Amino acid sequence: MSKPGLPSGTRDFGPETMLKRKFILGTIENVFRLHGFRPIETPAVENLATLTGKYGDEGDQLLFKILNNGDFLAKADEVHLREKNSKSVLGSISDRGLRYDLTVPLARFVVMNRDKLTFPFKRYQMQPVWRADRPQKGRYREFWQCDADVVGSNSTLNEADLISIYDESFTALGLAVEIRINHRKVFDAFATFLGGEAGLSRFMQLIDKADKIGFDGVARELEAAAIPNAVSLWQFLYEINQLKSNHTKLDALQNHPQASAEEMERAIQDLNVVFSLVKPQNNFILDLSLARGLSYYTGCVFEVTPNPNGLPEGFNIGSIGGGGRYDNLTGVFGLKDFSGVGIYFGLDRIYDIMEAANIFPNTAASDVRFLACAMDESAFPVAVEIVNLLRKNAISAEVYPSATKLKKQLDYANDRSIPFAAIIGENELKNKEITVKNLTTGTQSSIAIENIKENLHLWKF
RNA sequence: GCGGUUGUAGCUCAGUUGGUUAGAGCAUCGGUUUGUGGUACCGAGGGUCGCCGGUUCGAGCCCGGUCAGUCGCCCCA
Repeated sequence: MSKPGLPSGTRDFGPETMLKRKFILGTIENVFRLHGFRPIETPAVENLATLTGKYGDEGDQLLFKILNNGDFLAKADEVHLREKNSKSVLGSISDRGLRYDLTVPLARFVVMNRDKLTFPFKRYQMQPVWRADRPQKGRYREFWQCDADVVGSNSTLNEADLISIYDESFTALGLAVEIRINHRKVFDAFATFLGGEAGLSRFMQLIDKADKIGFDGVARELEAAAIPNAVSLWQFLYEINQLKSNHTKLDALQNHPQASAEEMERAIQDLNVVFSLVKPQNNFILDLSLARGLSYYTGCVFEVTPNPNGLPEGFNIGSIGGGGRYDNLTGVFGLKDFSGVGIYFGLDRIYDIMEAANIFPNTAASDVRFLACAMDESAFPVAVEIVNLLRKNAISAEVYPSATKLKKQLDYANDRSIPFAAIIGENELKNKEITVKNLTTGTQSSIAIENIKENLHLWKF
């Protein structure tokens, strides 16, 4: 017999952890619903053809592929197999893979169900995704994303609404964050100035690292990459980034002589709409160094990072959410002119941060409030009756299932963090009462069974 | 894909320049005469020292390989 283990990058979640994860999920879901988003779920397994080519070369590498069933080697492409070329033989031995995010499945879903959907289609989806990345702190091979997207509406009102969802969710969670926004067309406006598409995309890739390596680090890498005008543009954007207000930044942005007027105007117009419609409680910052890795964004892009105040020194696991607008969401599946805009929450990182900052409310990990301890089996009927009364009043309660030593029953209550224990034995039955012990303070008192109804408030949260 | 680092009991870790039968704390289970936990005391069980090979009279310790975890780089939630 071999010792059991888990594949690297995957985890079991015990009850205490799950209750906290459910607290996060429930909080976010509640906000999604308040904003009119409706749930969907899609399969963990997608056709490989649906997934490949959507995340770039690097993304394809990170896809978990599933071997075909049956005698897959017999059906494999013999030439590629003999060459031992994994990449080229893949097509003949694997038809399916695990989903990499929730956006591509959404695009597939919309294309396949376009006849049944009402547009704009507002959906949310909270499910695990898988990436064959090298695990490290804050990075897992199986993790959950919580997505909200609007498909089939060009209105910038949606961007504002999604920012509000971020703000309300993190406020409800008690986690202070910075919500940063930028617009893809700010960069597009400089495409020519940077010597075309190749220069532009390398430029975006490099300045996105600004929060990690700073102004000088980016400047050095831009110089090494030999992109025309890159350093001077970076300097321009960086200086605007230091300005205090978002509106001032927008004004300053219009002053660059080399920007394409049309695209810059569009970007500024969108951002102005968002800034005028939504006034978040969390920091909301126009960050011109924000580019985001995924290349399919075409309009606003968002990123959420935890406010470092309150976090342990040196605790840094990157962003906990992001998103943006993609004008051609469904194009790859043959449905043109469907614009989408969406955000996602990274559940696992939000959990890690809330745990590190110790900001889960006490109620998040609590479940049972009340344990009825029978000293003798003859006390079971009364114990069950009391517990049922509590449950009818929305207080979770249970009966310890055997009339063993009180020590053992209280040990159980203590281990489970159950705050109240009722002791029901010979004396209590005789006097038609129960003894209720507060396990936090250690005090206890007798309550007549007929008066329990009046005392329910004592045991609620 | 690249680099660093760590593998000893269920968990966290000790283990001397290589030397008899590998230890501790926590956890688990049992008991301390029958109704009071978190916070007393006594006791018990539990290890092929990740795996394979080498050096040596002798390896948990030294060397090589391998597997696994973990941290960082690329990239990302």
